[in-house]
Amino acid sequence: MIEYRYRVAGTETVTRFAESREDLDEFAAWVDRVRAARVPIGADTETTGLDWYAPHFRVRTVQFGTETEAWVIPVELSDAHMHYAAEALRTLPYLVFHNAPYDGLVIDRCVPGVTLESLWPRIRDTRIRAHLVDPRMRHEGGMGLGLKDLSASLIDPSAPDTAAGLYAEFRKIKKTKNTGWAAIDVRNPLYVQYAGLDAILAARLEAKLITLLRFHDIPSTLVQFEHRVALICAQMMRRGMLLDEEYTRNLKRRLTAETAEQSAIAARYGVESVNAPKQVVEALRGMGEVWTETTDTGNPSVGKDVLLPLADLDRDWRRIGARTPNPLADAVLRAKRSGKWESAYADNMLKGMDAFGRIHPNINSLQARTARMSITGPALQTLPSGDWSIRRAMMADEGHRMISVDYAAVEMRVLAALAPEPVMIDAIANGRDLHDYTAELVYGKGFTKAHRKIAKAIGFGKVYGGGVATICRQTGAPRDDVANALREYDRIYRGIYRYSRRLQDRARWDGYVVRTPSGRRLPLDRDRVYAATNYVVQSSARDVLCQALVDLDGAGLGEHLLLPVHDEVVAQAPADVAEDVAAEIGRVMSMQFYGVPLATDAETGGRSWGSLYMDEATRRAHDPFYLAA
DNA sequence: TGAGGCAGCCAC
DNA sequence: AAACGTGGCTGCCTCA
Repeated sequence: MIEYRYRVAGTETVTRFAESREDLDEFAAWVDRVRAARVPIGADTETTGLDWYAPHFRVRTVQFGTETEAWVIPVELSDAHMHYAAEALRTLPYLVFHNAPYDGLVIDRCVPGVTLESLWPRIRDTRIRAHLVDPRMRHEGGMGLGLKDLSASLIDPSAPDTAAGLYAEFRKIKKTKNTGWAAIDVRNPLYVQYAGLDAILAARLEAKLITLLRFHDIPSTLVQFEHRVALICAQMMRRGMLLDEEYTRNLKRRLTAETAEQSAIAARYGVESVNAPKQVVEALRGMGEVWTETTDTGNPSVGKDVLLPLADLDRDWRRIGARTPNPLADAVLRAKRSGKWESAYADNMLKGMDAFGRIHPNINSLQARTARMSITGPALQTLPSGDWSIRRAMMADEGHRMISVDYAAVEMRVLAALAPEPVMIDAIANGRDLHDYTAELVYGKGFTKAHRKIAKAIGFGKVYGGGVATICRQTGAPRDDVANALREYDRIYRGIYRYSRRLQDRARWDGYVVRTPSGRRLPLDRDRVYAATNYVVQSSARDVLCQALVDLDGAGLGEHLLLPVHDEVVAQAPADVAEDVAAEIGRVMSMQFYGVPLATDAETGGRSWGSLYMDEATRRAHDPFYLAA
């Protein structure tokens, strides 16, 4: 048996590489011992890449470890090796993974007889626990959320970055950080040692984090809730979403052509790369254009805010008619947009396809400082919504229709409930449109569209922490008008004003941390205490959506779920029952939050996600379900 | 080659 | 007194 010894935080550890039949039997005996002792066992997998859904993806090793000893099982070597690892995964009662959804999906796909669902009741996730202790990255003053950062923060500052440490090893065999994982010899000493170390670190983190959770008084119900949410999200990842491959290839071609065409126009004005701000600035200046906007570092800005007016276009890219459009500004805008849509959306969708034409974006159920979720690879929560062409690429399954259910003004309602703000709560209870209602209270019954716009901007400002200047910039209204309206707003909605003040005052006395009703602690930056309201509101709205996911799953609707998008659930159902399922999802999601009703809007589209963003005529021309009907 | 900052833009 | 929040992703550019 090959053994590697290594010191972690001053104590000796040993990592064993189980290759022979005798090694494996010794491993099985070890599993029996630790199972009986019911100690937490850190676990991890090494794989050929991160794309667990890809056709040629393989798991290479499975590792298990206590705080001092680890076993690396090279499951790629034989069915017997796989069998021993599977047996351990099937029977150990207390497994600790760092980012369990990933390893859970790897095991679900690659280890015979072990499913995500069978594993989950016995899994604890150190990433979840760490986020609940402190959600901040290292550079924000937190412990970080990765295994490396957490180990450095909580266990041993000199613990190696095991992934980074292997890159040099990869280079020796002429591979890169991406291709090395599949190519490196499974017996490579550094590879084995680091594989074992990750399991040991996970086991040690578990112990540290349990103490910290208790120290910070984080409710165990919240910890369990997050594990449940993570499973539901992992199940959505496993299900994935069907891609209309032919449509997407055509879309990509269209975008490539558009990018080339517009770039060629830009090149005629001396701009070789439309993505190089310096070139664009120089060329526009040469054409006699003058503007004052600058970036944070003081350089001239050539973002949309500058280019659209120069091209005589409004925010919806419609002609204003105020000036002669600058052809370079127009070309740069179009080339950048099509280029970005091509690479970030169309390309990434095609690249992420599995053998069945589905894509499996990574849903991080616990991501932002506020615990908001994110979706990556591709970033499906950022697909353009003003233009349906990108979302059209994503499809419900054969014979299914797409469903979207979202909450109505959830952040405003959460804020009203938490404050509590009786005037606003009353308006919500009476089914009033909140921005109309506010405009009416501020400006009287005869309020104009411009008045409503200001009222709406102030509402967002309250949720985001924006002030007079921001609201002026957004609405184009005069400073005095906005300042007056803000004062009125604070007078009318006294509860919100007081709540915001109270949160900030308390945070200053309480270590610059605010708590959400769910018991989550949200650290504040000392120079941005005003963000307290936004943090609590955003985080609570996130908790509402996650509660909805749990409720939907509990109501037997889990199989329909495709994606969570902040205040919205995207789902699918067989065409003949789709409307009913949508209504049922809406009913389950509707809930009371501190006595305030959170209402939902349920929509049923056609086959494509994009159909939910089309009008009737467009649906009939561009969505397969309506085309067939 | 890779990392990281910057600028820009997509969403809620 | 005033303070716009949370993410992902791409391309350019500089630096090691």
